[in-house]
Amino acid sequence: MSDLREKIIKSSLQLFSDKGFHGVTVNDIVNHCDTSKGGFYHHFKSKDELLYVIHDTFISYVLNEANQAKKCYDRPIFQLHEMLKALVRVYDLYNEHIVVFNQENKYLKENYEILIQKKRDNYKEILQEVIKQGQELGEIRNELPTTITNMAILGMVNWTYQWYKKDGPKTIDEIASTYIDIIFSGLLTTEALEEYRASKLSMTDI
Amino acid sequence: MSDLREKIIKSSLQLFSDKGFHGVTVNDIVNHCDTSKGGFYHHFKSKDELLYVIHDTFISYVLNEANQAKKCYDRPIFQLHEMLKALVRVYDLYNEHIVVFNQENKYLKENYEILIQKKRDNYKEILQEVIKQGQELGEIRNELPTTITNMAILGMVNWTYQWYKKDGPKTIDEIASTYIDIIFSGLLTTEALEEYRASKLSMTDI
DNA sequence: TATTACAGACCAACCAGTCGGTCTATAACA
DNA sequence: TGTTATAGACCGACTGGTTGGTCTGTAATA
Repeated sequence: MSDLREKIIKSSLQLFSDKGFHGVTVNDIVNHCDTSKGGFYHHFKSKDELLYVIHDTFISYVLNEANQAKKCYDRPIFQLHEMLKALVRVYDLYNEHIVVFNQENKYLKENYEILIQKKRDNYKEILQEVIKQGQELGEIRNELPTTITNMAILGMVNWTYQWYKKDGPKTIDEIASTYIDIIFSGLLTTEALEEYRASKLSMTDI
Repeated sequence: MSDLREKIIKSSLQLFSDKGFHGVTVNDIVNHCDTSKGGFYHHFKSKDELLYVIHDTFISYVLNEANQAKKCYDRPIFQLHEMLKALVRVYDLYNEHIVVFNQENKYLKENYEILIQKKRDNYKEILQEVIKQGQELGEIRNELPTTITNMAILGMVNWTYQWYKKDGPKTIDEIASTYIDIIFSGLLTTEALEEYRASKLSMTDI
């Protein structure tokens, strides 16, 4: 991939995550990374395509991580642990992508929106399946409705984009550890919780 | 208050929550509620002011609810219970306000942004104080960092705007009940949790 | 020479906001 | 009661600035 293309993406990420997609003009972007309209439109069909590329980069990465987590562990409880760990850790890699992903998805043009929505749903399904299996195996409390639980977890984690700062007082590992603690204490059956706390994967070792 | 003013707010809520602030023109709004540019600008200084009014209506309401909850109960655990119940229930009253509030706050103009941020922070402080007091009284586990816990709860609840539909398969009370279950199981000390479960305010009675 | 990579002047559409004007209602007055 | 004065509510054509995108030209590269 070209050098300029990456520069444009990097600049736009910085600008979009700060002022929002509509708060940034194409001219703002090309000025910021010291190129021109010509340079921009040589690499991107439109401003909308750029927004799509940002979305896709992020969701594809996360989706891949989720699939890895499912493959590498066999018990739902550990799959969930791994997925959460991965999802929160992404914040140190893709902080700006995430802000744009959560803030500007409404402005994706029809075709692009469908593509992203598909992957988004795919991720949700994976998580949902893990929870359902956890319930079937008696690791996660059956009283909890699966879909609501699913969205509760996603909400807690995704909301991080609203307040997390890389140079802030809380490290991302500390945050991940707290989320996992709350979620596991909140979801697991007493037996599974005891087992989990006794296991190597206890809170201090995320 | 004038009739038209309310009609404009109602229309804009519908349109904004669907297509986003920048996806809706002032002409879209006045066409939707069958008025004119003149009518619009007679009631609002600018499109930005309209956005502010929507934000303020919602946050002021929620802030008031939170203060009520603090006043009406003396123990943190019950204050928290009441705050969560209230916050989730708002979804049936202010669904569209909430979508706009969470999606478009980046586009508030400087002055307005400061006013809203102040109330937003105020709400966070109230919740944070409840959690801290809960920890001091031994009702909430001390291992949990207060601020992260605070944001975890807010995230779980606020994320509801991303998926809740009034005519969907889940009622708002069911959702509130599940959130409270997860959060209380996740946060409370074993003693407090037992006490809570034994009390009238058990899950089935939210 | 042909192709790719970029520059930057330019254009057409769009959109928030304006402004002169109308219509209705109520108050003041004769 | 009939007439006029005044204010507020609302209308809609118009404008001026902005912005995404195009197009022609040029430099580098192969």
